[in-house]
Amino acid sequence: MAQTTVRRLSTYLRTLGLEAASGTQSISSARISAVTGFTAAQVRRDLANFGHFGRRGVGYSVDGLQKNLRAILGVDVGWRLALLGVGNLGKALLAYRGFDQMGFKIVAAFDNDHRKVGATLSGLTVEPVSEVARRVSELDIQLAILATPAEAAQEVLDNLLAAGIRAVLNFAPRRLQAPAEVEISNVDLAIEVEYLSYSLTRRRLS
Amino acid sequence: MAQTTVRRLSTYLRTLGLEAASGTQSISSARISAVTGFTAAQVRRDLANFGHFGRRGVGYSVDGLQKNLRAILGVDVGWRLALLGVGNLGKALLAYRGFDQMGFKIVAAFDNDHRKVGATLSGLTVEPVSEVARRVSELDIQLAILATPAEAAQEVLDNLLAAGIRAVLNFAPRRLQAPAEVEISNVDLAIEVEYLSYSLTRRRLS
DNA sequence: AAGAGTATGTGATAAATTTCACGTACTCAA
DNA sequence: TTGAGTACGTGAAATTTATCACATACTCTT
Repeated sequence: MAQTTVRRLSTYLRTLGLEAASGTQSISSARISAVTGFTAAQVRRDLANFGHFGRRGVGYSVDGLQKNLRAILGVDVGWRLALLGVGNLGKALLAYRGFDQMGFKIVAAFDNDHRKVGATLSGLTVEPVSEVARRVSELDIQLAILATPAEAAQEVLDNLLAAGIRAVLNFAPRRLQAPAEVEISNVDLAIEVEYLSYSLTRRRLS
Repeated sequence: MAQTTVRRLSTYLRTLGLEAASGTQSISSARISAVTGFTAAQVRRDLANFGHFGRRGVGYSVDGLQKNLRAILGVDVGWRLALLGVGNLGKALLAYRGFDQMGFKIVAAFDNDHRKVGATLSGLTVEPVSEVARRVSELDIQLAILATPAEAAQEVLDNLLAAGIRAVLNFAPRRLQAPAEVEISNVDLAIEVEYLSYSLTRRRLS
């Protein structure tokens, strides 16, 4: 299924969490639309891609849909993550409580800088990148967060690929080379900020 | 122009920077394609949306195209940013050197937590959010980075909108309500990680 | 000066994505 | 039990986005 569809599912799942917390039992595509900003037809189409989760005339069971989306997204698998690069961003990601809440656990941290290796950050001891292959298999890590400087990113990624990692969240501002079967999500601040800059500029002109 | 197009322009601009640094004078859409992973036709179409920057049989002048893209994206305007929320992520963003390199300058930091107000971080004194309106106009701030917890995000955004801010980079994991003329770029780690989780799950099943 | 090679810009086409609009199915009240 | 109201699921249409393929235009060599 298309990337954009799956990304919307995440948004729906979050909405369901909020609705469940406020005690709602049933929810309509119209309600999800109002909260998320996507059209109701879009919501229904997205969900229908994966099954018949709703009941006509009634809506979706908040609890049931939540369970289904969690299964589709695989968020209950208990994925184990490695963090590569413990600069400012890496440290912030380690301290970030959100991953645990989502069901993802950072179980190892690596850096190439020997001054950082050995330090303890948020309960993890920083290890040298050369240890990645061994530790990934030892700790059963399936997913990596790449938070190195741009220059180091490709080389570190190559280590990860050799270690068998097939999904990477990349914060390094650089397009990475990897086989098609490896999934890489890029979080690129330059792109985001430049897009905002563009839209401010357009506004100024028109 | 479409969001996706503009985002690709950022990627092209970065590529041009690397090429310029290695002394290249001229670059073809095929070369940009090879580096960025987008098709050459896509690159040409994207650029042609904004003007005739290339020369047939020759390619694009690295320097010229760089100048044009910088103008289109408005990155030379010297945008001034406010940071809202100095938790782990906010601190990391303050310490991040990348914004300066891109030509964006964080000139003020705000937080609602009185224990954080008054502290100096990366050369900035943290101010209370109640000061936003005054400081935005005083310091001529056009763009804001929202790095508050999810619960506080909408309220802080409302402050920003009242202060005249029309472009926001949002890190809070929550869909924000704002008038259509306000541009909001969302950086949502849950969505990114859950997408990776989805793709690992799919792989496992097939 | 001519021919071979290169590479843009763009109509036309194809593919992907979104929206429309309605048949179907369920609930509830009278 | 009937009728009014609700809301999903989904073919069909519309829209958006990406790709193809080639006319055009430039460079360089001989």
